[in-house]
Amino acid sequence: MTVVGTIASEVEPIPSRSSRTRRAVLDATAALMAEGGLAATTIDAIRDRSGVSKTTIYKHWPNRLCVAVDAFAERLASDASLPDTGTARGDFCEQIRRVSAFYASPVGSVFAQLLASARQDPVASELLQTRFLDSRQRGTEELWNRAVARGEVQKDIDPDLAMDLVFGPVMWRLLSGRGPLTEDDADTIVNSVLNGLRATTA
Amino acid sequence: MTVVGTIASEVEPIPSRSSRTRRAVLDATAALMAEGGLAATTIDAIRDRSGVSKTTIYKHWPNRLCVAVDAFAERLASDASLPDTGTARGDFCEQIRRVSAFYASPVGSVFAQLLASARQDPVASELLQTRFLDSRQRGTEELWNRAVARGEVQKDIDPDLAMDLVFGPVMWRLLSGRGPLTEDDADTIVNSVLNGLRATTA
DNA sequence: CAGCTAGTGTACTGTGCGTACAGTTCATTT
DNA sequence: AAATGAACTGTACGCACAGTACACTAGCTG
Repeated sequence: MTVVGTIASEVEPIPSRSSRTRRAVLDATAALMAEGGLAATTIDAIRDRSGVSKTTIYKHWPNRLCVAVDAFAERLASDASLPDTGTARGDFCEQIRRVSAFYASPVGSVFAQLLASARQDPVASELLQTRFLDSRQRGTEELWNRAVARGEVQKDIDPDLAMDLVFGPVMWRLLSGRGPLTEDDADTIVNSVLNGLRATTA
Repeated sequence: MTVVGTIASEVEPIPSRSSRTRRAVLDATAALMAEGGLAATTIDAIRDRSGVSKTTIYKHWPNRLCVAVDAFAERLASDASLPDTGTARGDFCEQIRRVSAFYASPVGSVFAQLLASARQDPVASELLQTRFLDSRQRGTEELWNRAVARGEVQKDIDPDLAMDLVFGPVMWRLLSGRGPLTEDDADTIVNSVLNGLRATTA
């Protein structure tokens, strides 16, 4: 038992030297992003905040953006729990509100910056896709699959496309800088999309 | 008649000194953005390409991003013509294809970069909104209003929201880096949204 | 304790934004 | 044609940040 021993450290495996610095960097990066956005999250700021030297940071990540994406995926985007209200309408209404609230928050605005910056960096882009977007996509598809299983919606619709129909309007609205949806708007979106994709067609 | 006299210059008003430099800068900026994206569009590159000195550029625009947004709105986003097929379905299908093609092109990818960068700059953000997004919004609302006039869709839906429903899925898909829609996807979107917002409800 | 791996600190290059300042060109007015 | 002011030029900055080089040190492991 070393000086840094805590209750947690006696239960979990002793963190290696590498993983401790890795954690310090991700913590600092997440904090900086939450406070001042991506622009404030410079490598020098991360160094000052984490106490980890620049050289070491660049031994763990190829560039600044990858540090940022990594920190975002691990620290700021943790809440992936799904609603389960019993109906597709209820699930989507709830989820759309969560999504809207998340992306309208300061942290969500960081996401927009990451998304755009990643366009210029294939490595960061890949990282954002696999570490964040994919899992979110899978989560919401779960909602869709439940609705299909209940017979609430057409089964022959591509789930990817269905999710774009539901969440696309929210995301586009947020990304284009027109603020979050009202609750009424959220309801209208879900109602009209489900109405359009309803299992019983005329 | 001066040395610079051309056929055009004898008909149109003689461009002032300021407007000539302004044009040179916007032309150069648009070309640079089209070729290498926003990252390649540095002030020094604009100076070299346009022949206008840095000092002068900063007398016309407050910062680099504003030059870029201005050039985008004036030079790269000119095509604002609307389809007119006679039906809402036809209009939206056609428009959604145009939008998808535009934003999937290199020039459209510049838009994504501008949109994200503008988040950090209120002046550029305002400029992008008023010079580009607003007019596009008004254009597509025209399509919606026609559909309302024809009795094809519910008249009590907020046109803003309706347009988010139609174009949100496309924009979100493009901005999140999952490539353009297939024609089938475009049709499915339009069909299901119109189906959901149809005038005759059950 | 020998040796390796991981981390440190400083100093450096390169790039790009935005500004200062002194001088020049152009258009207009008298 | 000379004067005047607005618009433009060129050079040289200061500053911030990305990313690298290099020589050095701490800490784990056998």
